[in-house]
Amino acid sequence: MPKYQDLYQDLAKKIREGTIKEDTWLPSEPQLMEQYGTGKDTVRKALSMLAQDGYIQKEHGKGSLVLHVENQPQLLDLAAYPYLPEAPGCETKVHSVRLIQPTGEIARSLGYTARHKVWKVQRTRCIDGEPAVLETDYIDPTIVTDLDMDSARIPAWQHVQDELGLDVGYSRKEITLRPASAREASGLRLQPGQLVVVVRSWTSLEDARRLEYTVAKHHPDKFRYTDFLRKNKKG
Amino acid sequence: MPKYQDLYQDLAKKIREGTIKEDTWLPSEPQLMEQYGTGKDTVRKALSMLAQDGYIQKEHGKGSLVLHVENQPQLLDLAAYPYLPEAPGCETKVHSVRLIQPTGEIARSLGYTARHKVWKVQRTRCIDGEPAVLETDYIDPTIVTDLDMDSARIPAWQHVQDELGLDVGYSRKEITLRPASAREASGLRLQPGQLVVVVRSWTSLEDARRLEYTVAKHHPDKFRYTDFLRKNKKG
DNA sequence: TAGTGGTCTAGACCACGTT
DNA sequence: ACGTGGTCTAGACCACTAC
Repeated sequence: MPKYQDLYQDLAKKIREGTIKEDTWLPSEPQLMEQYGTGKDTVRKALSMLAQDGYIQKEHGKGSLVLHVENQPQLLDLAAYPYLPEAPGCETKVHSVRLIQPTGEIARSLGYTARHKVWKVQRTRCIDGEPAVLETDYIDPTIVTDLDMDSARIPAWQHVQDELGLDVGYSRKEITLRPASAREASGLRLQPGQLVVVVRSWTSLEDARRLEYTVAKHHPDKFRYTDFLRKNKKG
Repeated sequence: MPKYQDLYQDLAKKIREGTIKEDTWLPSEPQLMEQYGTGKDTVRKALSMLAQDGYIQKEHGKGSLVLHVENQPQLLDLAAYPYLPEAPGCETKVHSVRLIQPTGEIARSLGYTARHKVWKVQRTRCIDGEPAVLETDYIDPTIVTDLDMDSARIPAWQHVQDELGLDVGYSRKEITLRPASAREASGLRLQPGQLVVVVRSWTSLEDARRLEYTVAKHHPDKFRYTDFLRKNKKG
């Protein structure tokens, strides 16, 4: 592991656990250089990452201020998944895992030109026994060759990371709303015509190969999404 | 402007405009160093920012691949504002601008302990004449001292940037749903009890002073939110 | 082997905030 | 004047991808 990651991990952990308290100043860059026996750029890279993730605010001429991180989106680390509370009462049911011939929209979403088949996975995620999310997942079978009802319980990007040792690169996400179909209404125990939150996400590997396209229909009462944005001066 | 920002601007513009086409490789880092007459770290910083914003994917041993940027969230640059299409038909009405005594929630959201008053601004944003968003904005009057119906048409963070020369640092955002109140239903032309999308955002300046707290109620049919996330290896 | 990006260092210089 | 973070460079060395 690179040194800057060590430093990031160490500081992030201390901030999350409260060993380093919010509204205090981190040690200065020269101090951190000495404490961790490293060069300036290494320290600065770690601090940039902490700032990017909302742990600190760097202030020119003053130092690095520790921010309030409670309820901050930890899911940034997951990077690729629709928000879902990791509550103890959370449960996942896989309904089907099949290889299908993709429609135009799905093929486009996975960047297909050839007529490959794709994995189609359907799941329900429940919170405290109540259905909260209906997910349909389309996965490139040239990347994930084997898939069964059990291994499909975890998201494909996690599978790819843990089992295949590949790394997820980036993910684009879109949130919209529309009325529930009869099927969705019954699956989520809603009145027909009630709104569901549709979260589409496109996830790619580090080498830019498209891995999966997910459409998740969330129960409106159980949906919550948080985001941390940093303004970069770009002119 | 720093050199790396120049480089970022230049490349981002060329990618957006198609001068540099998607699915091609950027010039290599040494080539960019020579083209722009700069050092390696400067080039690398610009490329990191492009990667962070979804313009490119860096691939070890190969180069920097240009990604598909159409429909990518340009709003990352705005950083602090609920999504709203910048369509030509977009219009903003300011209903009221007042100094009020904040309630507990509002005071907490702005980080207040003292009993200052705060600005309260109410707006409606319309698309093609149809009301799309009802906004309530709470602004720290020690930062924005003067505010009238006209200057309140633009978001406070923009005001602060353009008029006061201060810079926005970061912003936290939360998206949830709840049934519309009678007032909201009539303002957005919804049936009472229909769902509205509630986007809360907390925006701070570069020196970590809290600037504004916004609660925006979006019409569900007109709501769309996109996000680009990058997986950082952090252990 | 050659070219690419990734990590790390040492040091110069600048800009900001405080004393 | 001093300490802080911000920019930039030059160069060493490593790791990955190609041929």
